[in-house]
Amino acid sequence: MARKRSKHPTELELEILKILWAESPKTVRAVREAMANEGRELAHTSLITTLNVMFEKGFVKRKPAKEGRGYEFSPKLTREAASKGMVGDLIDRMFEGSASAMMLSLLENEQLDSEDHAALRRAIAQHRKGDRS
Amino acid sequence: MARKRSKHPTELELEILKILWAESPKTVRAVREAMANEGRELAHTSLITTLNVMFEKGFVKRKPAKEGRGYEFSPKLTREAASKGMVGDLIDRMFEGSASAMMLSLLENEQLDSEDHAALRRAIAQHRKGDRS
DNA sequence: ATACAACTTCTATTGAAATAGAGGATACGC
DNA sequence: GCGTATCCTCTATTTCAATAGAAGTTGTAT
Repeated sequence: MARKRSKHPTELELEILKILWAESPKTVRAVREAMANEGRELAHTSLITTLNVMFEKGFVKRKPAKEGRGYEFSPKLTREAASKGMVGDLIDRMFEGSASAMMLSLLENEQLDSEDHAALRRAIAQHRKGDRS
Repeated sequence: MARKRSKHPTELELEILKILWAESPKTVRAVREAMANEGRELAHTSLITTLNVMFEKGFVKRKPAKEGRGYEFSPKLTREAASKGMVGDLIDRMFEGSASAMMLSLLENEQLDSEDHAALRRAIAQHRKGDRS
């Protein structure tokens, strides 16, 4: 058995999604230009191939451009859904499904300044209000 | 250009590492049995192939078994380093390098009960003590 | 109507990941 | 000392990811 297609966006797919999340719909050319502006140069055909794969996977939508030929692409997967999926997957794989274990690890390992800490405490307080356990 | 070997353990590699983190050193056979106990059956040769790849990547160490033939494998990558690497990578890819953005997203999206919240608040308080910003 | 530019589809290449078989090496029992 | 069971190395297969060229299609200007 070889490996199956990831349910989550791959590296390149994520870069493309970020472009589309920032602004959409976009034609292939516009996506390509936006990527070039960020130093990521890719042949036109490579981008199309990837966008088509993403279309098959349901990560993007496409519709004929009103202006001229070709397609316009928009994200179908939202940023929230993508991050939820990817983070959730990592929690399952690395932390046996425990989100709080991951958060504790984050606290240990990442550099958070006191502003981050304050924001987190506010967010926790916020969430405790809606907590009925 | 095809894609390069991931710096982080793949799915299968991570499963193997988990076995070794739980107890090591272990012979191939012992690893295989431990995996079978968790419902993950893999041919002996497949496991060896994978362990060798992991050896090349520096994820595991190996030394000749004192008892009989063959090798004994131990993790070289620690659980902490692996999780830090994988989480850090996801933070970079998905949250533009902001650990606090990921934590806020976790708070939004994952089910944390009030015990988790309490543990988190304690951990944050703990960290603020060592914070000099 | 037709050429041209632009856009797409099809096909191909390279390497990684997952998986496993064939065959060579080797320790152990007797 | 020799066969047998065991273990490793090498090789192979399949699918996916990343990348891009060749060739076909189609809209637009003139």
